[in-house]
Amino acid sequence: MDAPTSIPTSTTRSLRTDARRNRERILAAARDAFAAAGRDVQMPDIARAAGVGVGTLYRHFPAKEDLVLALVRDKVQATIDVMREALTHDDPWEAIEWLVRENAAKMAQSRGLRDAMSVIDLGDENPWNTDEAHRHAAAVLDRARDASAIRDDLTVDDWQALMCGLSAAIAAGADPARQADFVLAAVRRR
Amino acid sequence: MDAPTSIPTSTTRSLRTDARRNRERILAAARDAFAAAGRDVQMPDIARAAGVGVGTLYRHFPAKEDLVLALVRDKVQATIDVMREALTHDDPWEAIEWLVRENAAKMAQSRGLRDAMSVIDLGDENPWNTDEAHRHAAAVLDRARDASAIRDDLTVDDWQALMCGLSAAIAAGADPARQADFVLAAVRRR
DNA sequence: TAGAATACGGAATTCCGTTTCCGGTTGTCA
DNA sequence: TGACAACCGGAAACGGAATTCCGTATTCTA
Repeated sequence: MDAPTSIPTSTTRSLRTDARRNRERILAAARDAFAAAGRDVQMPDIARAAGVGVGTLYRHFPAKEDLVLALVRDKVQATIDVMREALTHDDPWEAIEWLVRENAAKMAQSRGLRDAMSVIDLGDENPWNTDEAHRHAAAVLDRARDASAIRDDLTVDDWQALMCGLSAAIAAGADPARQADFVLAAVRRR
Repeated sequence: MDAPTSIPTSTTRSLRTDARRNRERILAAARDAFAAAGRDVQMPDIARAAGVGVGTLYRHFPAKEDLVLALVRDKVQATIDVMREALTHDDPWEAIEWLVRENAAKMAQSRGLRDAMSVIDLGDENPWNTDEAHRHAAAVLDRARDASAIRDDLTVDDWQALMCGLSAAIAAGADPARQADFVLAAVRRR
């Protein structure tokens, strides 16, 4: 458990090339598998899909939970990117609209994302409670609030809870576009 | 509960009194257990809490799924009762308000209800798709719609999806009252 | 290119919740 | 009250998914 040969970076201990490649493959296969079947996918199946043995899978991710976490982090990052893109819209309200609809559409596509959302335990430490995620949500929200586009008591926590609900409704089979409308109606300033 | 001795109904084959008692105990224990820990509770734990052996538990409910279903049916019934009570409110919008807040409060109490809601697979046959449940929801909604209190394109399916989302958000730790507000804002006529 | 370090595959094992089984108990009815 | 059926308890078998283990293969460094 330490530095044997050459100067490994504290965070990125240089992996052997095949190891790095396999890690990527596993992540990709897991992403697909989770998108299709949610948390229920089995480790051996993921390994097979990645063209890798279970042993290898477990060397990279000591427990299933670790793999899930890695994927959730990806999803969080993707969500952050969407928020960042929302900020490029000139109109603050349009940004919100686009953001909600985009999220709804993405949720409809990936069961993995929905499962990822359900990891949320507001107020607890969870992958969504990143400073970065919080900051971006605040940016979109603040701008809309300043423009009097949304109710002015809407917090980032409220937002996360709404996204969580949105995800659940969509998971239940509701029409994503329609649910997005409801969320928009809920946050819009009356 | 009812007539103990004799007169077995076609549906209710008369159980021996101890059997009936145990059945009730199991249901009660399961309700508590699910409320506290969701679907993850284990059958032996439920049996223990009910002061009963696993064998007995399984005689009454051949599989865990059957037990869950029995509880879900209870929840559906409870929800129907709430809707019925909502109808006693004179003002159609007040009825909706009360209904949403009441549901939110109930959901906050029981994680079991949340899991029950998540059984939903809209459009599929599920415990929530009862004629009775549908009819009651329609009654409350129609009345509010006729009074122009809610958006006039709101369907019973929409309503179920919203309740589902509400439940998820609350389960994630959101403030029930606040989430109820959002739902109300979403359905209210602008 | 040799040798050491690192990584690999996948059968075997562990783990754990569900379900079965059956000797013993209790309620019911004549 | 006695006889019988219905019911009970809980140890143990089962099933299936997660995880470990270790002999072999690949990569890296000199």
